[in-house]
Amino acid sequence: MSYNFKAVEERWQKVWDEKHAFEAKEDHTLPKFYALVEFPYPSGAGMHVGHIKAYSGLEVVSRKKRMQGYNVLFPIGFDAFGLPTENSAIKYNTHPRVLTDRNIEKFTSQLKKVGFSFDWNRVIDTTDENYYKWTQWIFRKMFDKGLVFREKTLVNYCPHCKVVLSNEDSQGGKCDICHSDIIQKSKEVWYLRITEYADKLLFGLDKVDYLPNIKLQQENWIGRSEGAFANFKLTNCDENESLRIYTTRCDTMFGVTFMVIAPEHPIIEKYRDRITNIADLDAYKEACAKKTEFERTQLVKDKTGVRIEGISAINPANGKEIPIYISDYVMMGYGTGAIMAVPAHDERDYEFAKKFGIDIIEVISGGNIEEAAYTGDGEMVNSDFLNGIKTKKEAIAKMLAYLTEKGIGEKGVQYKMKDWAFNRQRYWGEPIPIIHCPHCGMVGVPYEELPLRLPDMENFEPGEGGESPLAKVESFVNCTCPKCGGAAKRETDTMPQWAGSSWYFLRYCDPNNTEALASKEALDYWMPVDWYNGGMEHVTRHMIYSRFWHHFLYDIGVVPHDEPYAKRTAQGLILGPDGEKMSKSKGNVVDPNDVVEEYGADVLRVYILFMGDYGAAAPWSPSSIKGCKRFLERVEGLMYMAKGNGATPKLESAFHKAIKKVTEDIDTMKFNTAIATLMSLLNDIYDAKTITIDELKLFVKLLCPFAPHLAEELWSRLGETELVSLSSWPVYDEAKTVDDTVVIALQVLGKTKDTVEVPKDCDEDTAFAAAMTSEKFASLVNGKTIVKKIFVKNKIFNIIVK
RNA sequence: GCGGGCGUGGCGGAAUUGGCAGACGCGCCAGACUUAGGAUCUGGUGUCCCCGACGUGCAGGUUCAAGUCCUGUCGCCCGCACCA
Repeated sequence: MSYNFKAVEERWQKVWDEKHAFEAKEDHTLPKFYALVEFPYPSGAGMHVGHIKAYSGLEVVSRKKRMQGYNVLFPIGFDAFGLPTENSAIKYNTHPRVLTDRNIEKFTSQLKKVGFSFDWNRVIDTTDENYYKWTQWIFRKMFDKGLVFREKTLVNYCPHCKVVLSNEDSQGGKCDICHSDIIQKSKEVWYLRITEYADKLLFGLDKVDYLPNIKLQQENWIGRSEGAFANFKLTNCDENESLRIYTTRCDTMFGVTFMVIAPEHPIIEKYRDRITNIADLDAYKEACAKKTEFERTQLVKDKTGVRIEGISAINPANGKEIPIYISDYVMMGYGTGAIMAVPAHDERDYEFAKKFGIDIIEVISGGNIEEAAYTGDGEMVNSDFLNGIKTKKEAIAKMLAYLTEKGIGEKGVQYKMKDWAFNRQRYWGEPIPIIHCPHCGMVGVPYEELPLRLPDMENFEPGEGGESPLAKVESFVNCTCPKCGGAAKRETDTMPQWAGSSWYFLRYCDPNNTEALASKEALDYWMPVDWYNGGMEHVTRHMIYSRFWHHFLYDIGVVPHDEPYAKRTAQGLILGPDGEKMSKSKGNVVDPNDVVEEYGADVLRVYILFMGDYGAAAPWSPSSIKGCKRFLERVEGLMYMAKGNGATPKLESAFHKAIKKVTEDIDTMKFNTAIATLMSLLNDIYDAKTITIDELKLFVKLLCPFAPHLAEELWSRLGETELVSLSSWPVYDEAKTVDDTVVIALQVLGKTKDTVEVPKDCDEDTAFAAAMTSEKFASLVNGKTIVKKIFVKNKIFNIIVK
């Protein structure tokens, strides 16, 4: 083997660096292509093979687009604020700045060793004050527009990390960072009013090209539902007091036989003295508060609750008095925290009514309410003016009109999505640029004072009460109010991890701008992102958040489009050799650096893309990677075979077919079959035992996006002085991708018996004549009655005989 | 429970969207070259009762023709989870 991949790869990486080969051009007249990958969190552990897969997809697309003449922006950066770094800072008593710089350096060197064609001139770091200045600037703009508020609520709190977590960061009752159980804690926290953008985020999905499952996940996350609000009058309460509910099924209102409110519903406190069993309610409430998220989800089947004695409600549809219960199957956080219960037509209400012996009144016929709730469609019964209506849609419309006319309800929309809890009580994050003034209230830090820098400190331990370490820095906390000039205190919370990544793709367009987050010209030219690829785990959080920020920036005229990402795809996981998800505890982690050391970056890249469907999970195979190594070595071997110019007749059509297939497969992310095509073409060349220098150059170009180091090496050995990475992508001649003859299958009664070569596009008679030259086929047909002949051009000839 | 996806050789995976199932690679078998082979090259490799038949989780159906479409069923994976 004369191919020293280590020396070759180092050499070309150096040349790319020196020539600034992959930097995006400032010429805005060129057609542009903006490819975005999710920038990494620079952890101390270094890169994972998952990172390589995540970047390799658009790396190949970008390299091909560049060769096709596009001005490509393929940037990289570091999302470097966050808890793991801060926790190591505490553990090793080293400043997070030092650790972050060290980790970024490590990641940079690893990324360069893989040969990614990133634009190294536009690297961003979210912890750089020139970057987070603009994160703070966007926050301030949101504050000005009333999208920022503070509220005391029960929050998800991680006792281990000592931080408040958003709903998104505490799914399943576990902390997203340390996986310990989260608890509910009452605290005043910052919120961003993302719910105000719920409809824009939902309807914006209509105009973007995301994979269907990505769109669906976002739709479910936003969780829009259309229904009605209605007010139920209360007895033994103040005049006009009513309980407001939200329902999607106002058509069933005549079937309401009780109401249920969340245990925390404020009406209980308001009428404490009129409720005769307040002690029972308090006891139930306390029991609910003690339940962990886990217990609540496990006890789904078993409904519990307590009837409120002393006050009751009036069903506005029929004037009947109905009981009110408290139960934890109704959540304070959705709708109004109160529901009208229709046991005949709702499974949960049915279960509750059965347990508490409450009346069940059928209002939609078609089911058997003796046995179960009926949730299907049917004719309305027992419903006064709705009787006889046969569709849900019509009944809802009529009831809505009634509620509106009587002034007891109206149409309404609800979302599952909650406002975004936007804070952390930790050091290593963007300081929230707000000042608390005893006279003026909350005042934004003046724009000209941004960035509001993180103060230097030595001890980053969070306070026991969950307050930020910044609270200990008096010089940071004490300040003057920008409005009245009086003594004031600075906010000490920092922003959550998601802040910096909510707009980073804008900064890449113009990373050094000191006057704006990016210039208008740069944004006009580069945005929107043409293709964004990343992990499925980010499609509901990072993507929803960043789309929200981008819609906001559009509304205030900072960016030229509402949707930031024109297209979004996702790569699948790389599993360990055992087929399990890679994890340190299972000991099945593959370190990309080891692979680069043993096989080189080209082999690593080719193997990762060859493993299988890019969007699907696939296990790492230590032996399969050898096939990719052999492939590249055999490609190198072509150097000793190539001679002459022009096209080899035997190979010409194979080359044109391969150019077509590889070009198309890259655009549709079918990298595995693109590589398989190159392998097949290579086999054809070895079978032919000949290849011209022109053809080898063509092969090298096709290989370049996948194995760029080897491609550059061969290109230069073939006498070229420019980079193949910056050469032109081959084009194929459609006419040369088709052969003059085709092999068709000969079938009798639908079973393939033989094949025969016929002229391309020949007619049925010609094909039949050719078919009869097959002895096997002819013997099965002769002497039989031909019932039917089925001929599909260039595909099959099928004959039905008796 | 609801939503989405997937079941194809010993393994990873292909299949122009209804038209020769198993491309490409791994592994395996045989041979060559070798002092040696976890290197390289050549040939073979779905299964079986091997001139034939059977084969894409299972059972049916539509069709000249089904991995692909329809009905039912089993298994696995991923989201959301009492959303009113």
